[in-house]
Amino acid sequence: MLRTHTNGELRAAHINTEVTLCGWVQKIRDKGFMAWIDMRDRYGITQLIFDESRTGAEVMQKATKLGREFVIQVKGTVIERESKNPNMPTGDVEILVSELNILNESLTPPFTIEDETDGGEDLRMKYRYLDIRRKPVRENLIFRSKVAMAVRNYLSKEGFIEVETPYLIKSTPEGARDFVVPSRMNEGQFYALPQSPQTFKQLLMVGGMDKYFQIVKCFRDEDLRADRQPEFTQIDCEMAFITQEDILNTFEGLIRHLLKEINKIEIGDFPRMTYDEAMKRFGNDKPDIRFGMEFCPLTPEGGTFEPKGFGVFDNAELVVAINVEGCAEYTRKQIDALVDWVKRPQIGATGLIWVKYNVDGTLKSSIDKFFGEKTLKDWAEKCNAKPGDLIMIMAGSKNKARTQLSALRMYLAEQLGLRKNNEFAPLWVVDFPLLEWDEATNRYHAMHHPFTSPKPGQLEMLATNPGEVKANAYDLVLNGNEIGGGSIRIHDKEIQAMMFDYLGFTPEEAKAQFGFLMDAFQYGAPPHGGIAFGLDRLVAILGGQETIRDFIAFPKNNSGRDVMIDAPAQIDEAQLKELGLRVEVNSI
RNA sequence: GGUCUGGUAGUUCAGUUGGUUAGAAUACCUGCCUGUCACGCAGGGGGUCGCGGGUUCGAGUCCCGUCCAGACCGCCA
Repeated sequence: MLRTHTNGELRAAHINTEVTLCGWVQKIRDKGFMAWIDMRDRYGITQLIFDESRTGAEVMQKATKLGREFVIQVKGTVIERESKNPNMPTGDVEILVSELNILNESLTPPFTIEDETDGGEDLRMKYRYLDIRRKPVRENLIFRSKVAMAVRNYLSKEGFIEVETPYLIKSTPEGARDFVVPSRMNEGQFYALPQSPQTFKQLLMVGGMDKYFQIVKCFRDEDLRADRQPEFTQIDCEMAFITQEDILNTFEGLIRHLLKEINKIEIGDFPRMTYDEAMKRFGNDKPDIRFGMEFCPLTPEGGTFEPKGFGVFDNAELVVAINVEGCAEYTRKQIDALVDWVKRPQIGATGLIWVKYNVDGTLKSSIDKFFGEKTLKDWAEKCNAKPGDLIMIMAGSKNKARTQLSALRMYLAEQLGLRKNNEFAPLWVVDFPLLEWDEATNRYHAMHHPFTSPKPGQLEMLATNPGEVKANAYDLVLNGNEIGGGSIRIHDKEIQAMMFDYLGFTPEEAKAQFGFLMDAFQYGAPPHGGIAFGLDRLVAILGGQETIRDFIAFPKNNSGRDVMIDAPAQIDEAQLKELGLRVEVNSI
């Protein structure tokens, strides 16, 4: 070993101990007669002291040649600091250095490697190995490791077996775009990287594995976001001989275990809400329930608005409001800013109606011309508004009004500081629709995936009213983020074939793409179901942060590039030839 | 595929209506400094203003194109 201790462990109790330490030079404070060096490793920072009167000339000389990020080994004595630093764990002691070895030199790093770096995102990604030396990034990776370990501990204790499934599989047109990998030995043919191990985990159930999990990379060739990477990690789980209730209980237990182990928070039974209820109350299938501002429909039940000459309301399928508590004193400027916000193309609202319930009990709205005080009062009551509150109203088609008001609700909550990152509000959303109409292809798509089982007794409705069929599908929502989703699967060949038929597959297509699964169903497939959690996002939320990138050691940028290794890249002619490929670049 | 924002010193940024030699902080280098820990003080070096074109007597600044980065919409079974 090149060291006897780490840079995070020496305390007053170690005074007078002879130690050997290794680490990186973080900072040199040279006073001429005396110099201090902050030496860093994964465990912390220890201060070294070089002193004219106590340090040999040769070592003193060598110390002055050090630069940032040099890797050094020092031997010396732990001594008590003359002036202590209460802000650091090792602040009571320092090392009086008797021997200094430079293990490696370093160029001046392109950004300062300190907790508060001066480096921009771009630069940090290019030199990610330097960024990882910084405490905030390092702590995030350690945090992720802790979460993954807690997941394994819990599932293992519950009797789950971790099984690895292949990464080189077959492309299917359903769902996200696949990353494809050409096969050299099978010229002209391609593997695809899995979007999830879905079919394999079902086959493991047929194989009798009973309780399976895997912390596994998944791949989707779609555009990125701040919280979306082309390769990401799932906690993928499946169980046989269970009901939906068993799955919800088991994995509610997992999240409760994580909150307890990692965040030291005890949470009782998770609330449950149907998809329909979530849409109605929050306009969203992943509502953040850390705060209120629930939707209040102003449209009479089952009817339309009584025409008052205000076209926006008269023609609306839905008029819906939220009550923003204590915001009646918002200025015209503040409200206009909100109106502009919802009018941005990303939200796409044509406008936003507001009603101020003033502290003195009077009501003032942007549509006073059309609606009298009595109507406004009636709305205020419907919204449970008190004097001092502000009511925001969106009107239009049911879907649009809900989506737009939901976006506003989240935006306002953010502005008002209601989305506290140390509060955790998990929620099960259940009874998702089985199918979803897709405008682009003009047909129904599986909302979850085509292996999802319809609710018992709703199979027949597929023929008559497919959009209304509910599935045994569920999402676990945490603080407004979908952190996991799953379903009870189909385990009957005939039903699975029927599903493919409804989804527009010909029997030949179904057989070509998923024949192996339906074949397997003929040999005693047990009833089964499962769930998958997005580990990256889960870790970020538990860690109280927005972006998942800092919980991934080597993330991709916005365009799916790894700027450090500069991937993807072209391959040479010989490789292409070997693969039987020819590249035509379409651009320009 | 689309909308928006940005690109100026190693780094983070400022740069007015188009006008003299493009600035600050920090980092880096040199010297000084008897307990520093955001050390301090003095001095110094450091610029293809992303790239290409245009307008103009004159462009970091205006226009067009393009590349890169970020946020979002579409997309993400």
